[in-house]
Amino acid sequence: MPELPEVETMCRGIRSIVGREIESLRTPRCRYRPIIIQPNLATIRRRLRGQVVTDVRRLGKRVVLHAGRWALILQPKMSGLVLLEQPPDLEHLRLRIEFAGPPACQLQFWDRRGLGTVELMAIDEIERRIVTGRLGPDALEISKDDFVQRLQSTRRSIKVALLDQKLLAGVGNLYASEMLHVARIAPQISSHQLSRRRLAKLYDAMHHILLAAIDHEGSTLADGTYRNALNDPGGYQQHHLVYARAGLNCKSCQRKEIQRIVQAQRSTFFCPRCQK
DNA sequence: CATATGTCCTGAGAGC
DNA sequence: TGCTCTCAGGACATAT
Repeated sequence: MPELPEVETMCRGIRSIVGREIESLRTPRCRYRPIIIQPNLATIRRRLRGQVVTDVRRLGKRVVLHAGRWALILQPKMSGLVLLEQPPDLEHLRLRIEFAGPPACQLQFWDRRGLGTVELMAIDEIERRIVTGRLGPDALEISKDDFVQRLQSTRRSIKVALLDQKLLAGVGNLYASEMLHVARIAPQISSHQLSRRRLAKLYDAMHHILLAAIDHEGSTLADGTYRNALNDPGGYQQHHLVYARAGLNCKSCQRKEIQRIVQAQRSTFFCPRCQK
């Protein structure tokens, strides 16, 4: 479930590897099917060994490490973590990168469900291979005008539109429900029907929520999976107003129960009284 | 072209 | 207790 705030927290948490030299890359023994690593481990090793990490940045929901002319792109998808500390267990550890000391230091990609991916490409290929046709403007960088225009360009429901990464990059299932609640917009409304005024309110809610979630280092749900780079849970789940609160009283109006509906095979949570 | 659906994967929890 | 079933959802491939 890592979305923009969780991936941003991962990136900030591993900034200390900038300036470090990559010594080795390993895929530890793992009892499950290997995750997708492109082009292949031997090639990645050959290209990265001895290179110094020059930048760590977020690209939508991906973590991007720069080293020499190369970019190593980690995509956590549902359950991936990027850790400097020991992972929760070794059997789901997918990749370990060791940096030359002193002091010794390692970065680990741990992924319980194994849907995550690791990909190496030249930095100047990122635009063509990842961004073009796949990623819209970042949710924290897009202008209000562009946000309004893009959301009014589709007839899908506003909730489903918010999840489309080529419309807007970074928002996922959890924060989409939260921002619609704060903006008091019903998730089923067709995106193109929303007025500029209401979408402007959604834009403000989006910024407010994403920044607050980053401040709290993301959301760790009941399954406890998400952790920051030091293996500590996030804290923003305590501020959720609707997500995973079906049947509980709405924190905003105190008068209606939060409802759960399914849109595009994803759960959506909302208050039928606050969001019309 | 836009939009909808199926698929990948493992672990947790429900129900019997 | 141990089995089967369902669900969680990011992003891509394929279908409509």
